Amino acid sequence: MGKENPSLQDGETDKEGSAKAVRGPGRRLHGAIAHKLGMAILSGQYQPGDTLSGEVAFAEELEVSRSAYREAIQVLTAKGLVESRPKAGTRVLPRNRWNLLDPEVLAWAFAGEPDVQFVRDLFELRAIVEPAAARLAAQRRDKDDLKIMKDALAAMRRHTLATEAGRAADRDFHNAILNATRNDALLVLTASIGAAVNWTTQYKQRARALPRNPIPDHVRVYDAIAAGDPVAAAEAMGVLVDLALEDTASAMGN
Amino acid sequence: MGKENPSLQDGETDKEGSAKAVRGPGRRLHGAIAHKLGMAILSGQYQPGDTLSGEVAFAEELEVSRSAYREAIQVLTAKGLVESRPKAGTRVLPRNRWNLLDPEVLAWAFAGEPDVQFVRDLFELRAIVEPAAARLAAQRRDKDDLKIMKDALAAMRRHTLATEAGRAADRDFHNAILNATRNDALLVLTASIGAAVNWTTQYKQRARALPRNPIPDHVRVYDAIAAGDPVAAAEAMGVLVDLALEDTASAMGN
DNA sequence: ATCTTCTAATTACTCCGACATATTACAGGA
DNA sequence: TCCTGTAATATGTCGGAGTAATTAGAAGAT
Repeated sequence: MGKENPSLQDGETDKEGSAKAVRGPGRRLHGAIAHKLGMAILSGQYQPGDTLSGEVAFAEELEVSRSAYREAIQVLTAKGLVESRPKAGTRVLPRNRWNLLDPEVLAWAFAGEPDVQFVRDLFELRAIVEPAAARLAAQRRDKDDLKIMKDALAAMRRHTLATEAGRAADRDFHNAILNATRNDALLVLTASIGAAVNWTTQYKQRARALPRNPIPDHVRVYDAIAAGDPVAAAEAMGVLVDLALEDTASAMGN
Repeated sequence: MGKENPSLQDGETDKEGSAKAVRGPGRRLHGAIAHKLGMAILSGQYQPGDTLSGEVAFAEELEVSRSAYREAIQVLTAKGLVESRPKAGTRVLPRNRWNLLDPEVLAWAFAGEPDVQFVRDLFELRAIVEPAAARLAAQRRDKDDLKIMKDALAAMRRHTLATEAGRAADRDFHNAILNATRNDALLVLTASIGAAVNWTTQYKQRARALPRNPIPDHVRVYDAIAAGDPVAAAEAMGVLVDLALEDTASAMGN
């Protein structure tokens, strides 16, 4: 099973010079348009209620065909960002209609300067969900789950979190916990949020030293899950989330 | 292989009658295709890894233009259900790539016979999130929030939950709680799940009597939030979720 | 003879632009 | 104030050219 991240790894901060959306490798043209528009909406460049320029005009402005533009609009519509009706044009929907937990929307939100309030909301949600996930994992894990966690933990120790391999091991560890909950809804929710949030911390983190060694805290989570102790697992995971929050908060200069 | 009726209109009317009653967003053609395919995938009619018939063949089979089919595929792609690559065709992605929390995907999942395990997962998630939401609401609500909740409660009492007006009031009540959390991520998550799940209960519920009068339990939640008591609010909401779970479980014959 | 590697053709998606249709916001008249 | 007509705009359709990836076949090496 390829557990590949959605490709949120081309920091294409295309200047306003060319209206063309840069199309990365493997990214389709309409995907690039959707990416561009999605980021513009998420970054607050369009206010809810704003109506985008007409279809033909916009497509011409972006130097693409109407088909590509329309397919991009379909993507945004599917994610609840816009709605288009004849004569009225394509309007940006109010924020509460947005599909904020969609992985791509999350990626767009974090691509620019993420809204501080929104990051706070997400961490609040993580603080609610992830300890509960650890609790369930402690009750339901089997030997295979524990082995995967243990291996990931060892890999985290070998490489540090400063390396990509180390961060991959970190993801594997958390994914193993989510898998052990035997709850798909929980899995997709936490995985989406985690991917987006960790991406920012990684992005901002380059120059800064890690606040403290996170390995012992991970070990505590593992031990509690291995021991089948739900309460301790939840508590240990809560510490981990708090740690990530501090980390991100300081990275965002708050 | 027979010709199929292209009009797969279901009685979808707007869910929030609050705003200026936008006459049902007359489902577009590609929307109908996406609906049809999405339901087929969610109902397990296509296994992950299955490759759909070619674009031209499928579009011809459905008696629609390739453009309409393609835009439908874009919607499904945006929701992580399928992936299409040149030469390889359009393949159904593994379940863990699906955007299970997308409102439309949830609706598709519940349109047919919803998977029992998935329903269980969703209720587990609700049992985690909703009490926490009530807790936050108890800490952050202001007078306006309380007034909206109180009015909704009164409306619930006036009409019963057997009427559409009563269920609308129920939704208003829960939405007011979510608004009071001041957390958009929490709001969209819970609203999506709640809408899908409550829709099924409503669907299955017609002939069956309600297991017990739910009003007092709602009042308990309101009182705790009004009193600013986070712990009591969380506990009372937990009771409400359990009640909904029993309700749904018995409706699904479990 | 079997395996490996490279090339080429097939195939299906991707993008395009033009045309026809349906819907609706808006304005002007009853 | 209400109604009705019109223009503006999105939606649906079509066929074709372009592009990329899989597959199969050919050539070479062991």
